[in-house]
Amino acid sequence: MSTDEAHGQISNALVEPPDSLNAPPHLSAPRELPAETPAEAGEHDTLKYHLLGPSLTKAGQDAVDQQKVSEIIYNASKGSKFFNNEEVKDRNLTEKINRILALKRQLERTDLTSDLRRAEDYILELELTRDLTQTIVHIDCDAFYAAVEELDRPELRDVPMAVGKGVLTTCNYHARKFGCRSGMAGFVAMKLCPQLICLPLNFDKYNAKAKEVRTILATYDPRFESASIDEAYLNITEYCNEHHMDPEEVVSQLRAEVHEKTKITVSAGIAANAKLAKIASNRNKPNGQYRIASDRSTIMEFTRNLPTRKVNGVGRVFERELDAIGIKTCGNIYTHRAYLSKLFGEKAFQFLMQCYLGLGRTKIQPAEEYERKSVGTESTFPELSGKTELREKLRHIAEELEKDLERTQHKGRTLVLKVKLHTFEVLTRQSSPPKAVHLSEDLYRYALPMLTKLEKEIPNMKLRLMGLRVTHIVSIKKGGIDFFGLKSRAASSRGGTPVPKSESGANADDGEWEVWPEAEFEEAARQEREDEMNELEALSQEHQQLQEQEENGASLEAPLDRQVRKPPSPKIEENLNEKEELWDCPICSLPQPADNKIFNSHIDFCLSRQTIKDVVKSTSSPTPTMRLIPRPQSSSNSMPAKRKRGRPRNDGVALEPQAAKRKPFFS
DNA sequence: GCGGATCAC
DNA sequence: TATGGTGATCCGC
Repeated sequence: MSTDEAHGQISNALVEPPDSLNAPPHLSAPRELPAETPAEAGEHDTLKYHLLGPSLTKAGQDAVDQQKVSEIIYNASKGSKFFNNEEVKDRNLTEKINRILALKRQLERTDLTSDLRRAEDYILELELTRDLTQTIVHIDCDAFYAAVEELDRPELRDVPMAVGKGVLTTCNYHARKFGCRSGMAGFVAMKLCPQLICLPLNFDKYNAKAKEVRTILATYDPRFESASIDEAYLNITEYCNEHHMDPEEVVSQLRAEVHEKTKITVSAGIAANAKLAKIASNRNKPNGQYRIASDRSTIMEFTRNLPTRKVNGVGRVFERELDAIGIKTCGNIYTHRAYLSKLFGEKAFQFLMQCYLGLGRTKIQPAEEYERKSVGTESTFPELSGKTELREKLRHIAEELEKDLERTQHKGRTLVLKVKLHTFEVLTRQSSPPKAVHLSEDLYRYALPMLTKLEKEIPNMKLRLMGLRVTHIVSIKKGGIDFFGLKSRAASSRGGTPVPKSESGANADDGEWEVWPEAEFEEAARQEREDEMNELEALSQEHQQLQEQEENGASLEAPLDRQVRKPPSPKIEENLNEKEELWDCPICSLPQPADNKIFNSHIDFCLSRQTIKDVVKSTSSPTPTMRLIPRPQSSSNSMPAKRKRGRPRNDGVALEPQAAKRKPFFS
């Protein structure tokens, strides 16, 4: 394989037919704007698109004339400080994208063979983790706050209405027809829809209603996961089995029951994992459901034409960056696999590969089981300046934070001060007090130096927001003992220290699997392993063939691929011979090279053999009696030195108004 | 570890 | 007149 060949194939692969399907208008083809130069037109277009806000294109806004809406928002915003800041951010992003494009052109002139090989290996590794045995449901209440308000005031059902002052938190579907959406400034929304009725927020009411909904969800999956006040994930695998019902029947029934008992309509997505279920729940919104069948080809077909923006974790910025290099859909990702890691980083690469393959977590668990990592508070106010005024504000914020820390029973070892200047520019400063803090006096005392330092850096500092947050938190639950009589989790071991092998499988905190095969089946298991190895080979071949069919430039890519692709098992054996120290695999008991990455790959491989079997059979096989449930995020660095990836949780008390955020990658 | 940035809701 | 709050994660340095 010569450099030229690799270069030629990659380049050719990048030439794609114009694909404006579902793409944001300005991102696909340049429009005619007579009064402006093309450069200006392009810039304004990206800015206008950005101004449409973050919630666009996630759900359908099809009936709205986005062009017109965009103009109104643009004109309403033009000249404001907010707008100017957005303009700055937009320019910076454009520059960043230009750097990405330059880097891409440079990479295309180099030999990408080994990068392509790495990507291929990773795809195969991921393929091994595919678990199609679970039925995951994502439940999403339709325009939740607005719907709750309509219950109290039915006359609002027929008029455009929004909840939230200053900024809309949500709005009903009448308002959406005018282009109103959550996150939009109130006065902009009024420009779009002068008759819009705005109601103040009433969290107590929403929380009470959310509780009613959750009570019903719990009867379908007692371990369901609240993702936010109005969203939840359920694993209904067991429910389906026990009631001998189809997933779609179950979800129809669930939705009917929720509607009947709470008068709230919900949309639902049904799929093999949380990521797909989430996307699916947007498909037939409002008051609908959509199922993505749990077989590989259906999933690959689904992601092929799926706009990247539909995926949780791809926002306005990442969408633009991906679009710039020619990726509009998850299917497009494959073409660019060789250099994604170098363009966007390793994490983004792994995330994108999972998007392409339609992979996601299958582990659903109560939100309380996720470990909180910080507690903070912030607030916006009319422009403020002056030493005493700012100190007064800081004092107040510190008092607020103390309350939150008391409520959640935490102290923090690190203190983060956040300010937003009157220009909307955001700055943060952090420091580590000599001890963990939670009292407002201490919070204030240790935050003040950061504030005064900022005042020196920025003469005549004018603020519109101030916030305080503690990280590296420690739990101060009474006696340091929690309900299970275990030592407080927040204080338990963390960081990069590798967990000794003997403990790694018994760590209840990580709950990697639910069933462990008994030793007595060893001989039978050994035989099975051989069979499965063969099946794996078959799958590898099938994957290769499918890729070639799915890719437009398949004929050009094929020769390269055939040389590069190979199943991971030989690689592991190669390395096995080179190393002296060996670790025993806890699953197959065979010695493995004492290398974190290789060892992890091997364990992933072992864990997913059952999954592979299911894939290969690809028929609806009954659940095996001894089923291994693979870890949801099977990345190469996950086994011995697993990085803790906590998720936000709801505190026991009145639910967080806007809780539970999703991490950008690896959801 | 720090500060900026992105993302979800 | 005028664009949110809470929490998480990733990247470059």
